[in-house]
Amino acid sequence: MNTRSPGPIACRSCDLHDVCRLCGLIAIGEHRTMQRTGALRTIRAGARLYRAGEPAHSLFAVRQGMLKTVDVGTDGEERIVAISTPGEVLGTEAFGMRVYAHDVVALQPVVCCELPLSLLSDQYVRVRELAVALISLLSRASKPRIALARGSIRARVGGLILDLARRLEQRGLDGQRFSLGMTRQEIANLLDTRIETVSRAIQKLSREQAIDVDGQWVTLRSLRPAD
Amino acid sequence: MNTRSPGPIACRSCDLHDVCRLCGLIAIGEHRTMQRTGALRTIRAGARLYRAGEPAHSLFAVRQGMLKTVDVGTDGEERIVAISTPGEVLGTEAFGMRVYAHDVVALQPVVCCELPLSLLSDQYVRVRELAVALISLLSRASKPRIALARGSIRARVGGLILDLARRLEQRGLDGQRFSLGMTRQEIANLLDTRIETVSRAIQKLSREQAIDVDGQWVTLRSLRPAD
DNA sequence: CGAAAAATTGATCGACATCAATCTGTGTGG
DNA sequence: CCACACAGATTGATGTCGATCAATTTTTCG
Repeated sequence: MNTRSPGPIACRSCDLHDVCRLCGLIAIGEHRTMQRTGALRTIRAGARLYRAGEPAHSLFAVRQGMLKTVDVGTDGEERIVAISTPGEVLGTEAFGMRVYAHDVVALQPVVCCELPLSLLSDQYVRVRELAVALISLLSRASKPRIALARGSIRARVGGLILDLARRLEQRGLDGQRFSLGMTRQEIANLLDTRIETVSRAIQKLSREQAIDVDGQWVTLRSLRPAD
Repeated sequence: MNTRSPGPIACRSCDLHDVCRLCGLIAIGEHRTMQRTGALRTIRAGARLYRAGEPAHSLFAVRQGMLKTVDVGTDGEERIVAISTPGEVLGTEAFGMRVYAHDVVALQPVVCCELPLSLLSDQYVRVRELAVALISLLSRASKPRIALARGSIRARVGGLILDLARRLEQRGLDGQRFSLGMTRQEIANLLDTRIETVSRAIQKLSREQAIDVDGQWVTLRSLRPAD
């Protein structure tokens, strides 16, 4: 099975693009493609990008692959709070908290850009436009995410697939055919249900021709919102 | 029944405090209480503070009372996404989006402070400390909220009550005895369940001495997290 | 190939949804 | 003040979707 992770994406379709550019991390020429000078970081599948409570030192932008944001309760049980796709930014809570709020783990081989908070903080007090860009970024990140763990299981699984499709498409990736990037167990955790239930729901969508399924790979057929 | 809404709170325990102060909207004297010069706004129960898609012109800080943030789906059905308590800020998505992302409706008589975006934008590019405060505010707002609509109904209702108690206490209000401020129907909507189920869950907690209940009024007894 | 992890499938059970009736409190007009 | 209407809340009976338990099958990977 093809296990390639989605991406890499172009800098111009990244949420951190303006901030990076104004930090001088990428230079854009009219007649040539962009040039990166920022710090790239690669993470293997299953490895942790950062940990809840750990002193925050950087923002991260996902260039390739997907990650899960995990909330570990007082009792040690893990709940997947969100999935990050290429072009999205992780660690935005760092400015206010000084520590990361969650564990973030790569679902696949991931490549991301690391933007040190010290660099940002130094520059945004001098570069007016950078402050504007940073405020815009954080403002957009403060919008509550779509609640996937609501309604019937059918609605949750369908909603997750459509949400991923929309987000991938937004970044110029293939939103018609893509890998969920998660085990059934992880999907079940994210959607607050059980692995067997996820399996059956996906089979059902497949039987109804709403999607085609091959392991973690999904092809959209007739799946529509509010199905 | 006593239907007073929680608050008012002191400016110093408001999330917007630093931002307001640096905007010159409040002046703090050593030997006297703070003095407000910002714009207050009162909203009667059931009235809308703002609407999804409407051009955003202000941030709001809740001084007294509670509000619900409502997501209206494409099919017109309403889902309550969050509850705001005194001291919290609404409209933080406005910097990035230029329009509000949700409907926000007062659950009770509400008093809030209105902070025009134009004033903020004018000043943060000149006042370095204001940009810092604003970035800190938005950063904290970007942390995902606790998912209340997960787990058993018992866990959801208990989680909601404990969450409200914690947030009220954080602002110097009474977290031991307070009004839920919502009808059973609104609680059901927020927790993704049905009104009868909410009613039964609350009765059960009451019978088990975890809480005392009188209509919307709740007194905490032995209710603990992860119950 | 063989072992371990992931996924599927089936049978049964239970928590919550649904439908329906009743109760409680609150405001209104006679 | 009382009768009434209405919304909110509770209570009961029954149905159903998803949880749980258990057994295989499929995939992954050393």
